[in-house]
Amino acid sequence: MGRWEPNTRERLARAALELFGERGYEQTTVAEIARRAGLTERTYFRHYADKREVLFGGAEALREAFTRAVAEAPASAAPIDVMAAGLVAIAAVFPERGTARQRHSVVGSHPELLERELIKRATLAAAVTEALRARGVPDHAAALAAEAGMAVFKVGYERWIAPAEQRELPDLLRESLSELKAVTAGG
Amino acid sequence: MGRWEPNTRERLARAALELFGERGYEQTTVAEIARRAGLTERTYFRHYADKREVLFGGAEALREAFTRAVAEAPASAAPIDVMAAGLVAIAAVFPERGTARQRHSVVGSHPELLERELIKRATLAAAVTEALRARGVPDHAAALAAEAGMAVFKVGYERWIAPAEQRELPDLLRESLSELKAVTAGG
DNA sequence: AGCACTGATGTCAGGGACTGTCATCGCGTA
DNA sequence: TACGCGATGACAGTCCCTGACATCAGTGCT
Repeated sequence: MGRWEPNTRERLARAALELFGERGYEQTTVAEIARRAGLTERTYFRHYADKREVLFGGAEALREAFTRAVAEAPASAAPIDVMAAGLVAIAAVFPERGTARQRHSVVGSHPELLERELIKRATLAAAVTEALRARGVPDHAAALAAEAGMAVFKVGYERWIAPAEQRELPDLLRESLSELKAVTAGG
Repeated sequence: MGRWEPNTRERLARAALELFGERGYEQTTVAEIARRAGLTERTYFRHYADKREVLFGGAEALREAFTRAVAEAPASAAPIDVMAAGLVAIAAVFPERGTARQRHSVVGSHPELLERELIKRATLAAAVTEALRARGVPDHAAALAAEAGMAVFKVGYERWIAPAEQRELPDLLRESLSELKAVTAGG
């Protein structure tokens, strides 16, 4: 192997992130992304299902880290603590804060990209629900714990990439979790 | 007014729901939807921003009912109980169960439609967060309560439209809420 | 060497979503 | 009557995305 430049997918992803940042998502065509990566539009669509997917290549690793942490948590742990373990495990596979901020800025700039982000999160929630069920957690409790975990993740993650924030992601996730507990105990 | 048939938007929505149910979302073109409603494709896009939006016309009424209930809840109520009031208020603006099942079946049949459903829910969550903040709930607590409320809504709603289910939506929402409380108190 | 085979890419044609622009037409109003 | 307004139609065009076929370097077999 090696007739063409290697790392085709990564080159496309980098080109896309650059162009989306330079001119915006709508003002960038798939043909331009492919050209910057030294490829053709047709080849782009052989690596990514659509124009948005190029920004979401890491979702699979995220799912794997989360569900593995859930599966490996001690059998005695309560569902919400299993969630906590999964959240901390997620933090390990994230890029550095600057990259996360750049990507988050692009994704937040266009509703189509937000939609994709949301369905990735929902897919993750479904996988976590399944992992919890596999531990014996009842159906509805598993679903609610997973959704609540996504809420904690969202809040903690957004705090992590906020401009002035200094603390690290695991700490912020733990803090958001205890805030959720306080809120839901309030009634 | 009255030079053309009235209720253009509703005719388009009905035609779309029919066609999506008959042949599926992908196998239906916007031109076909417009033709069944006695209009042209160009006119469709003057009433709905894209092919998916025609299924989500009720989102605005939902947001209004929810945020009004939140705003009108007694000042002494805890955030999570305010959420409960909002959830019950939502139930009032829903169509009958059969229609909801039909629409849910179409939306669930294609990822693009699921994406749109998710961003509508996220928009609703943001509006509820804002309504809670307006009541004096701290930022993060408001966001977490809103997200948790969406989780409760999702679980309760899906239970409501499940094939064998007999109970009514408000009861199922209340039940899901108490289950969430039980889960988050478990750690 | 000669050969077929494989796999990633290029090329081309085309459908369908969506937009900009201008024309049309019935109605209200001066 | 003349004029403007507002919803719609007609038409051209861009871009997203797909199917079909050709190309071409490497691999293994003979």
